[in-house]
Amino acid sequence: MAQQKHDPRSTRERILDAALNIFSAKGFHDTKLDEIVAEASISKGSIYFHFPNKEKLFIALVDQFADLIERRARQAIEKEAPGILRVRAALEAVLETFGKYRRPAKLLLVQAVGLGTVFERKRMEVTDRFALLIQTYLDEAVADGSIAPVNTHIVSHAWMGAIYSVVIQWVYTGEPSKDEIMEALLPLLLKSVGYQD
Amino acid sequence: MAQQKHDPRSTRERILDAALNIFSAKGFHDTKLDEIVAEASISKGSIYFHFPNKEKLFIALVDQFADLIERRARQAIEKEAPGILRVRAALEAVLETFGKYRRPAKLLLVQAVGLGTVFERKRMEVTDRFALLIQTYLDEAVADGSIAPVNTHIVSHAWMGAIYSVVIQWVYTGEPSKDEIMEALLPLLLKSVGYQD
DNA sequence: CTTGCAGTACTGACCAGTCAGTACTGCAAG
DNA sequence: CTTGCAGTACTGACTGGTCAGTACTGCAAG
Repeated sequence: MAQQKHDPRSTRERILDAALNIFSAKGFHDTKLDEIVAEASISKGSIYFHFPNKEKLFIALVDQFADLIERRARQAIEKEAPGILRVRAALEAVLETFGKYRRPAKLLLVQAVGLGTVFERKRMEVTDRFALLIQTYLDEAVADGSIAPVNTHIVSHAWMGAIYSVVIQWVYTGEPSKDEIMEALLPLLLKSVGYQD
Repeated sequence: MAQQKHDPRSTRERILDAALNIFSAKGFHDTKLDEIVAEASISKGSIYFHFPNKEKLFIALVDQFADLIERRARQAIEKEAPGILRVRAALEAVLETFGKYRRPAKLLLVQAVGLGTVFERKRMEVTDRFALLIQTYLDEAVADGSIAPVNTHIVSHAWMGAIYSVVIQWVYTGEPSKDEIMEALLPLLLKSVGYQD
């Protein structure tokens, strides 16, 4: 009866896709596994074949997207010479990537927050990962004199927060446009550490 | 049996207090009403006498704290002459208030996020409220020439995000200290719009 | 006695997770 | 080549614990 045994888009990927759609739209608790089952046209058992539980499925998505962002940022950074240019390149890469992937962005920035103790650690881990990335290159820029010394720990978290909330605003409303954001946010952040074009 | 009928701390307040403690620690979904009942030493029926449901109880807390922050900020602002001084005063007031009320801060900044569609609107409402407050006084500062023209809409959201994430970091880890934050964050934000002491 | 408030015991919807079963593939021994 | 057995991928009806919300009672003050 020609059951497609060899669906090229494997079941696992179908689950991840559907889960991403629904989790990012409705949040963790308001998403029923049965909705994912329907959206992915698979069975409930299938989810539990590929993932140990709902929580791990969610975290798999968070990790997947966090990895993507970090990879993009690092690639962009390594193309540039050390110093402030790298900071700028990283910012551009991150905004670009959030721009391209709105739904996972929302998952990471909104839906992964406030989920209680279990997820708290994960969120902190991801947040710190990005903050540290920023901090590394800020320190580099300070060291080579591109910018004046600052508390790079606080600055990196402040920058992340700034990026987060502007992106969230944009993810929800579509406004302001990505170009407007780049035009306004990039100089804002650079100026905040005393760097002018 | 001298049942305290006239507990000066009314039942309603006891409920709000206990709810704040537990909600801020464990988040909305991981908090059971029965825990609040135990913590407040009241009865479940009492909760449903004073609040229509769990959701409204949570939102009452969010509103209560959002109001407090806004009131403090406005008070601080009105003491200062129009212009950049007001922006500075507002920032100080907000940081001060978050500092004084760590638990409600966590409730507002963390636990109120990612709760699904119902709370999403509330969160946006609160966020926009603060962003607009910032924007108003930024516009004022631009108008009177304290700072150069900027996209105040984006700047206000970016600032809020910066404040949020530094405060969240601090709410969780206790680091960096409030003074460090004021020392580093305030100049950072002011510099970001081209203002120097 | 009645109304405003608080207490207790209960209910039932909900949904994450289970499990017995199906479908198909590959492969080794006779 | 075919039978039988083991492994993998998947299915979907079912279950059991949980917890928001309800029904009802108790009682003190006006």
